[in-house]
Amino acid sequence: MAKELKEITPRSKDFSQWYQDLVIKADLAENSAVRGCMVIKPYGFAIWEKIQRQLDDMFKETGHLNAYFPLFIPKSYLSREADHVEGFAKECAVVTHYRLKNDPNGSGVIVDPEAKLEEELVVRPTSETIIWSTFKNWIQSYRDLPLLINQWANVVRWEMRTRLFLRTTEFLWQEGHTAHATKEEAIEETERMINIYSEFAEKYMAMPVVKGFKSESERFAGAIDTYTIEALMQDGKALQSGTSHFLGQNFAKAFDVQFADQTGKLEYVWATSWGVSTRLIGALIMSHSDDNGLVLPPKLAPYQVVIVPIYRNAEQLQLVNEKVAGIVQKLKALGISVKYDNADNKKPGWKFSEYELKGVPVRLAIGARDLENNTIEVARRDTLTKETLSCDGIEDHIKNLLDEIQENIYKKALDFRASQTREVDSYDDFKREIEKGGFLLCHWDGTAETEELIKNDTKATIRCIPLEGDKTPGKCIVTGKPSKQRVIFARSY
RNA sequence: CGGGGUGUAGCACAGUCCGGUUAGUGUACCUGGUUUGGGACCAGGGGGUCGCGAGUUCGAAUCCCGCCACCCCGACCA
Repeated sequence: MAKELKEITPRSKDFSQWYQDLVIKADLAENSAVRGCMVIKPYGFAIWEKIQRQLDDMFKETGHLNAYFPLFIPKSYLSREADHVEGFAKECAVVTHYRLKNDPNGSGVIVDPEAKLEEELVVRPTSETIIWSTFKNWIQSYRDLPLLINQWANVVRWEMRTRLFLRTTEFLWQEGHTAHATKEEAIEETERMINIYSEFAEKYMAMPVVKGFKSESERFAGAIDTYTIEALMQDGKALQSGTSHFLGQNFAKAFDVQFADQTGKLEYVWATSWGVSTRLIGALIMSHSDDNGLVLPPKLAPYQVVIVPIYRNAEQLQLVNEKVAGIVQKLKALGISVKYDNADNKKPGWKFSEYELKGVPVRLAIGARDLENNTIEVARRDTLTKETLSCDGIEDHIKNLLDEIQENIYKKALDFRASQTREVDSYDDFKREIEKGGFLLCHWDGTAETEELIKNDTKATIRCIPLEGDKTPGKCIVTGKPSKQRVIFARSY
């Protein structure tokens, strides 16, 4: 069962146990009674809200509007786009009835066989089909384009195997769906959104990612091209953290969405879709955390600073309260979120451990000794170091410290990735190196057959064909056929 | 869906092989007191259809049969 966090290290074989343990102990989420679903607890949800708010701002800055579409999709919609149905058919929850009744043979309720739906409803695994059937009514002319819509929603995918945050039956996400007059404009949009994801991952989550194309076999069902951001977790496995799809005219044709151009000629629109999910919370946890618990980047921490008072009696607490009130006010004036935990029912030592486990970036402790000297103890989560500083100008120091922590954990993750990324030029080396985890940069002949062979031999897949970096051609490590550039192989979640 | 494992107090577990007092331990919870600069201590207290169903037996957490749920490892995937 769940071992103590300290017994397992993040990079050990028991990573999966460590991860699950951390999620539960840090009060982020727990397994629900419903198969493969999770309950996101308030602290975990607060992180999600920070993610949502930031992404939403970035979407709005680029002209996207939020809307909402139905949870249920008529079964026939899914079959309109051939690749799409093939990709999702195996994991759909289906509603077949709309009423229950008392079991005539005993206690409890049964599904009323009389209440069978004429057409079954699928609980959305993604919303392309219902949205495109709606877009058909919204688009007539080039003046209606581009149509830039985003929705924050839940989706359901009946996966065989689930894991908290990384792959749950139901998950929360945002899905953007856009329609454009030209192919060029749609591709530009697809790239704009993968760039936003990448910027968000690196600047806010402090998680370095590689931008690239998915190979044909890893591509989204129904897409012409899938762009992805790939991150490396501390156990050496890759995690697909966000995708942006260029859908061509596939959905426009399947749902008959045409517009009249400037000359009055009817054309099919060009589409994109893109999404990130609560999986990002899993990515955050697995990128930075250590054996003492979560390590949250200041930009996404529900509170950036926690203050713990140390006192022996009510009078002392009163004095500390007064001192802290001034500090809290100054910190808030600088836009720093602070929690002052002067709850009398927990000891300071308990609070220290608790906030460490929860990943609060900066902890301040203040007691009678500090009041005399006008000092305060400042502890940082990323390095687990602490120092005693003067209260004068402490707010500026903390503001800088938060920036420093944000930068430091990004750099740590970047260094780790660099140490786990290497070029491999023979298949024998590949088989040996893949066991150690990390990203392997290899030449590949571009065929699905070779990719499949490697996957069957080693469980490694092509995470992406990087957009940036070295583009030197070479020879495929398996077949020796020509390769345009190195691609990233890794084992993944 | 295949292989393995586990279901006993809010949580983590012992007890099951070899049936027999009132089902136990840690932790959490409640009361009182002493504590409070890294998960405090003492004393007292509450909390259980032993996963569900059927059977064997004078007697079942324990044995037999059936079912269910969850976890881990695969196949599948954001």
